[in-house]
Amino acid sequence: MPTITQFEIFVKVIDEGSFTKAAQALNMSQPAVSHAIAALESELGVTLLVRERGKDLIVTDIGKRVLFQIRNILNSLEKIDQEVSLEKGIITGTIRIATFPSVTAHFLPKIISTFQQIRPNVSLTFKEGSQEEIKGWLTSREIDIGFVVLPCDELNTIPLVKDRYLVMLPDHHPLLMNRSVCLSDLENEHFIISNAGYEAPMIDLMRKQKMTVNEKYNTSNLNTSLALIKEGLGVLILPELSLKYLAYPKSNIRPLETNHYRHIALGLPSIKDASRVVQLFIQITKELFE
Amino acid sequence: MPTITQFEIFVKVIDEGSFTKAAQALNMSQPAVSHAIAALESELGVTLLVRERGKDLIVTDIGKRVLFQIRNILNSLEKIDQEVSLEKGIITGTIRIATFPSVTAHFLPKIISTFQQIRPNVSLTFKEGSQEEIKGWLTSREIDIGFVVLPCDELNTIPLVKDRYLVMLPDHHPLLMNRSVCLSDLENEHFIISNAGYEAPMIDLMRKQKMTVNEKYNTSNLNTSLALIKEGLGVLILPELSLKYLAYPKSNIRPLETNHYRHIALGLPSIKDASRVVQLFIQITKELFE
DNA sequence: TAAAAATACTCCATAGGTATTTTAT
DNA sequence: ATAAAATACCTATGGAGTATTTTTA
Repeated sequence: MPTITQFEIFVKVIDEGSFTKAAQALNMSQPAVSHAIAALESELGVTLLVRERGKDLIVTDIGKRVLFQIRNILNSLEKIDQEVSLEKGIITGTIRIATFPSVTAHFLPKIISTFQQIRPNVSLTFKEGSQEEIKGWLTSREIDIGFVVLPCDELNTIPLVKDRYLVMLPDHHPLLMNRSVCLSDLENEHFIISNAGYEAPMIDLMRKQKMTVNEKYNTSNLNTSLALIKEGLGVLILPELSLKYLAYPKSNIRPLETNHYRHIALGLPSIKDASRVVQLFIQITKELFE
Repeated sequence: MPTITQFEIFVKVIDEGSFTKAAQALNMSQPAVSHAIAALESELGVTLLVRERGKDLIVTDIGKRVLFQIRNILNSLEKIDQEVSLEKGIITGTIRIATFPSVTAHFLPKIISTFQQIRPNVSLTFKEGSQEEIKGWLTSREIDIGFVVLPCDELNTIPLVKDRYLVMLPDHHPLLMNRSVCLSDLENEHFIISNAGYEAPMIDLMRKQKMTVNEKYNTSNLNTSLALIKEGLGVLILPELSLKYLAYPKSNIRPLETNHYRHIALGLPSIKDASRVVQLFIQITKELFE
C-alpha cells in the first residue's frame, strides 16, 4: 500500500524538480526521498520519473496521470484537516491563489487585508501568471482558486467586476478628434500587442466580425508598447485597470465603444468541491466588489 | 500521518456497521481494526465513531465529514490503479452502479452482458434503490454512477430513453371510452400512489398547473395497487416500462396525453472527474439506447 | 453468558537516518 | 572535481498479530 508521505514526497520532487531540493524542502535526507520514490514506483510497478543525472527530471506520461490523482488526494487530506480544526473551534487552512498583474496591483492588497482580518489563522499563498498558466494550475490542482477573465467555460466562475477597454493613441492621431472610438474605426490601424494578452478578447471580437486586424508589433513589456505608440507606430487596446499605474497622457486615451467589457472573475474547477475556507474566500471577495 | 489502510478500515467499519464484521471482511483481526480506528482518531484528535457495546455504531458529525473526504481519497486511489493497469495494457477497475427497479428489469441484463463482452476485466457491482437513495449514494460517493429520472439538476446526467406514462383504469370507468387520457381528465379521480414514486413527476405537474390532486391510497406494492384499481377505488399513473411485467388487462390502460415523459438517464457527480472505465460505461450504455 | 470492543504484549516490516558509492558534467 | 541520485546498512517506530479482559444486553 502506498503511503501519504510517499505522495507528499512525490509531489514535492516534481514541484522542486530535484530529489535533493525536495529533501531540503521537506527537512529530510536525500536517500529518504530516493527510497520513497523507488518504493512508490515498485509498489505501482511503473516508472514515474526519468532521472538523468545532471539533466532535468522528466515526469513520465503515467507519472503525470498519477500526479493528478495524488494532488487530489492531498487536497482531500487538507480538507480533512480543515474540517477537524473547525470541529475544534479553530479555523485554519491554506488557500493557494493565482492572480494576473492588474488584479495583483489593484485588488489583491485589499482582499488580503480584509480576509486576514476575518480569518487570521488561514494562510494565503499567491502565484502570478498569465490566463493560460492560471487555468493550467487549476486543472492540475496546483492552486485552489484563480482570477480569470470571462468567458471561461471550462471552470466554475464567480464574476467580480467589469473593466472598460480603452484605446491609447499617438499624438496628432485623427481619432483623437472623437470622444470615443469604436472597433471598426481601428480596422486600418497598426496594433501593438502585448504578451500579457490584455487586448486578446477585443482582437478576437474584431476577427469574429470579419474585420482585418493588423497585428504589427508584439512586445513583452507595456513600457515598450508606450514607446512605440509615442513614435506613432500603432495603437494599443488596454483595459482601464491595467492602465492605472502607467504614465501616459490622459488626453491621448479614448474609451472603446463596445458593450464588451473585460469581466474579471474568480475561477476554480468546482465550487461545490471547494473547501470551506476557499468558499469563504469566494464569499468575501465577492462582497468586496459589490 | 494517517494511513491509507486506516482509511480503508474506517470506511469498512461504517459500511459493515461493526468492528468485528469489518475485520472479517478485510481478513484481519478485530484488535487490528480497533487499533486502526483508535490511531486515526488520536491522529486527528476527534471522535469519529461512538461505540456503545451492543447498540449500533454511531458516526459522529465530524466523522461523516471526514468519511466523505476519505471516500474521495479511496476513489482517487482506485483511479491510480486503473491508470497504472492501463499503462501496463490491462484494463481493470470496478464500477459501482445503482439502479431502480424498472431499469434492473428491462435494461440491466443487456448492459451488463454488452459491457462484460467489451471489458471482461472490469468488475461491476450493483445496488438497487429509490431515486432518493441513489442520489444520496452518489453524493456520499458510495457508488460511481446511477440511473436517475430527469429532471435532476444536482448531478451531471446522460439522457438515455423516454418512457411514456400510462393510466390504469378500473372496469367500466367512463374514461375508457376515450383512446387516451389527459391530466385534466383526472382531476376528480382518486389516485393510488405507490411508494416507489413512479407517478411523482405527473402529480407534481398537476399541482404546478393548480389542479386538485386526490391522493387517496398509498401502497407499498404495485400488486396491492392493482387490487385497489380492480375494486374501482382509484386510478394509477405508471410509466410504460414499469408496467411490462404486470398482469393487468391492456383494455383497461390508456396512454396519458402529455408531452412529459419519464426521462431515464445516467447520473453522477461529475462526468469529468469520473474514471476512464466509468466514462467507457457511459459511452457503451449511451450507444445501447441509440 | 454471550458478543463486541478494548487492552496488553509481542513481533517484524519498513520508513528514515548516516555513510558511502556511482555517474555524468 | 562537483553535484545529484543510488546503494548499503542500521535503527526504531508503529502496524498487525495472539491472548486476554472489560462491558453491556
